[in-house]
Amino acid sequence: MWLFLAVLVPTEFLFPPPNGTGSLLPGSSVIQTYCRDLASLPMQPIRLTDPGDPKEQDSEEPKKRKGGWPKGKKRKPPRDLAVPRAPTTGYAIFLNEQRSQLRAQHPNLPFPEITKMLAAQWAQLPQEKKQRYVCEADEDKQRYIRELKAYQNSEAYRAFLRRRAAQKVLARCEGEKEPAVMELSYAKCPEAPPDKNNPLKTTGLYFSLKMPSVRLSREHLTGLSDVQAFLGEFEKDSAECLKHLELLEGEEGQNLNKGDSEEEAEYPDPLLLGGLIPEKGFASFDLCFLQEFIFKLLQIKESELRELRKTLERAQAEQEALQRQLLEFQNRQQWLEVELASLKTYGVVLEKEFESLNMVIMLPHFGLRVMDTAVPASL
DNA sequence: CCTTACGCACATTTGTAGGG
DNA sequence: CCCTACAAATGTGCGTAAGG
Repeated sequence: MWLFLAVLVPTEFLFPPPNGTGSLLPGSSVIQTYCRDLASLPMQPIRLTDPGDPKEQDSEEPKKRKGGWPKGKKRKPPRDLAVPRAPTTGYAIFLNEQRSQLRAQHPNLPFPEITKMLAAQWAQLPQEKKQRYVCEADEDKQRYIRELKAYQNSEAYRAFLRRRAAQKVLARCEGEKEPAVMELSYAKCPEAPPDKNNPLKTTGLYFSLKMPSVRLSREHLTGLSDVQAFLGEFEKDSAECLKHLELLEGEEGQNLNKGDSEEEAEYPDPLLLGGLIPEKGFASFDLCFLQEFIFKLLQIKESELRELRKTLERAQAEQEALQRQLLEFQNRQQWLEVELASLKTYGVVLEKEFESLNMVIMLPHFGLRVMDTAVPASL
């Protein structure tokens, strides 16, 4: 290519004159001039670096440690009124003490100005005078520690921790924007060297598992381990089939005189038995078959999931029916209890009437008569 | 909300150790 | 080697007081 260009394209075009030094001598003298110019340049160490590498860009300055809170991110304030008041600092005690005096001296001074003046005074205050306020702040700090310990042992604090944990879980669920399903895919990697020991690398194909960014649930992990276990078993089976094929090919040359039908009957192809018909020279680890297996495995998992959902729906319906039945029985029980109570009351009344009737029957035996106390109508 | 200095709590990053 | 757990470091938010 370069030879072709050198023949067709003028030399001046390929090697332009340096710094406008006029026309160039034809042929090899131009190259010699360039070589001299290059040789006259001061030698400088050449660093083979990647300009896109952030490590190279920041290598000179001392790397500032990243971390901390991202700018603009707001925290949710705790709304618990049972939380003890935060300790007052020595500076705050100093402010309270001096503010009233300063306001008396400068009644027209705005509040922020007084604060600024007191801040300046605090900055210039000697350490021994600051010590008094620091001691008072320490006492308040001890008060805060006591109240905080009491609060942390209270049910209110435990409730707060539970609420916060629930809020975290909720925020994590709401922040999940990526699909919650596991995507299994493969892509061709043209630069991957062939590896006979690893069938996955043989044809330059690699597999990728695209997982959601949230922490993997147990179900996700189980599904992933299933796929990994399947891949391991498939690799093992493929290696065994490959060995068997090689054995068959080796014996094929020795048994040329034997009939093909006899040989097939003696060594049935395991791939044919498994429903896979490999092409000549393309063993069982053909990734099309692997892909098909994986997709079938995913289909099986999806059908299992559908069945589980149906079972869950049936169980929920049964639970609802049982709850309705339970409610009905409870209502029936209450009604029966009310009826029983009224019957008991009626029984007591009947018993009293029976006793009074017995008394009436017994009166003649004692020579007594029942007097009609009703007032005659004629009166 | 303004203003101040200070201290604490907390989220995030980074480094490290240990297990599989 | 990768992942997890933990500690340390770092930066940020917020409370504390006061009155208008």
